[in-house]
Amino acid sequence: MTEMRKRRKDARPNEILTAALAEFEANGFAGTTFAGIAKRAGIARGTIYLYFDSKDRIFDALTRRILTDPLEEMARALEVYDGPSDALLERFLTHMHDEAAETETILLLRILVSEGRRFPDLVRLHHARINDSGLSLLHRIVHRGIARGEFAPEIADLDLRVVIAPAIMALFWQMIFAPVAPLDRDAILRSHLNLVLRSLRPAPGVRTDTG
Amino acid sequence: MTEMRKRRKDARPNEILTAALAEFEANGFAGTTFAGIAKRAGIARGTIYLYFDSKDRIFDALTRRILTDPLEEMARALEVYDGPSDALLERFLTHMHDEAAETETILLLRILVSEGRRFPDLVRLHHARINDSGLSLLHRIVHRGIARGEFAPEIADLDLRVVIAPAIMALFWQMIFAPVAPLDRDAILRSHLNLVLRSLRPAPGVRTDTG
DNA sequence: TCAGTTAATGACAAACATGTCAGTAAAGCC
DNA sequence: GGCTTTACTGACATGTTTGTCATTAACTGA
Repeated sequence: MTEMRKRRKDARPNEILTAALAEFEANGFAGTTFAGIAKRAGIARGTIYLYFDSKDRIFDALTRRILTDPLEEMARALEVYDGPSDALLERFLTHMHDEAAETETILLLRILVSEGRRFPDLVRLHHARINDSGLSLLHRIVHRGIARGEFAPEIADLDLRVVIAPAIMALFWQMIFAPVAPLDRDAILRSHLNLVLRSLRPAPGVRTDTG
Repeated sequence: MTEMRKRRKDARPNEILTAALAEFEANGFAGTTFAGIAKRAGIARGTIYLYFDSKDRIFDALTRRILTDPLEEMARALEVYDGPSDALLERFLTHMHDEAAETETILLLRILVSEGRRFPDLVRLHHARINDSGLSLLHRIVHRGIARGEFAPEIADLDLRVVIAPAIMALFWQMIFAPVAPLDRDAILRSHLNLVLRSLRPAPGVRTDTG
């Protein structure tokens, strides 16, 4: 074995996390070993200990790296938007489906499902994120639509999780069945929009429209 | 240690599987050990090897045990049913939510998510089941509704997975967030029915009703 | 009741994972 | 170039899990 040692103090942690990500994905949390991560990262097993004390620490750092705040931009867009609410909702839901297709989103969810009980903080964090960015934004869109007479007032007390549910369903479907029967993303998105927009539209008789 | 050995050739396999189920649930697949299963089952570790060669075999037998065919009864009910389709759909979706709340369903899904890649046969099996019993039944209900003028014809080309999506969403929500924020099952079911039934109803102008 | 059968056990060897640390070599500095 | 620093390595000691098997004890039936 030729020794091709490299010193890369800055880059190492990220290289290790990237390798760990692949290993977690392949073997699950408990099934992942330091040896496996090291091999994939192309370094010695001992090197990992220079940067991370334990598997838990690696896991923690990894989930932090994946976290992003993708909806902020859309929240800002909402402030100045002036068009019809259904187009706005459509944009929101399309964004949700895009998110759901990201491999990192899928990995994170997979981890939440399989290891969540070992990491309650992580679960709490994500719950807060979903409520703060996702659902509250959707709430504003829906109520904007009701106020403008574009959505039926009766839907005000709908639990809005059912409105994004098809995107969640698509995410898990892909997560589980992708190798057997990959989803037609576009078809699902269209069905989703169709279902939801039909449902939210006000009954034709009762127009409170300002238009 | 008092030796309280029991001989129970017939009952053992099931006892082992039950213990394994609890261990898988607690520690995941890779995190589960023969020692853990044996301890929980109250037997010696060696005994397990009399019935199962490996962890994979245990897992396989376990998933087979969990499998049931819960929708057959409903399919039969559909044959003779003569009432309105929305009530029928409501019954179907309610059943889905009940299913989703079963701890065994949750465990099975958790396993599919975290270990599915290691067990492609299991994934295929479940995919077939979902299509055969779940979606095809829903398909029949929806088309019955369209034929009777109770549902809008436009929804015929909807991907029906979006119709059950809220139940799936509820399942995964519980799976991940139950400790942080348990779902109000009833509220979700009501929102689900509300969303879907509003959407499926035909536009009031275009009644094709036979009523 | 005793001999035969076999389910069940737990000690054992082998395989594997973890965390440590003395030593090695790559980079920085004069 | 030679000296210092330190990122990196891999062998070691320790602990855990696996699979085997000789032994044990619970049932069986004549």
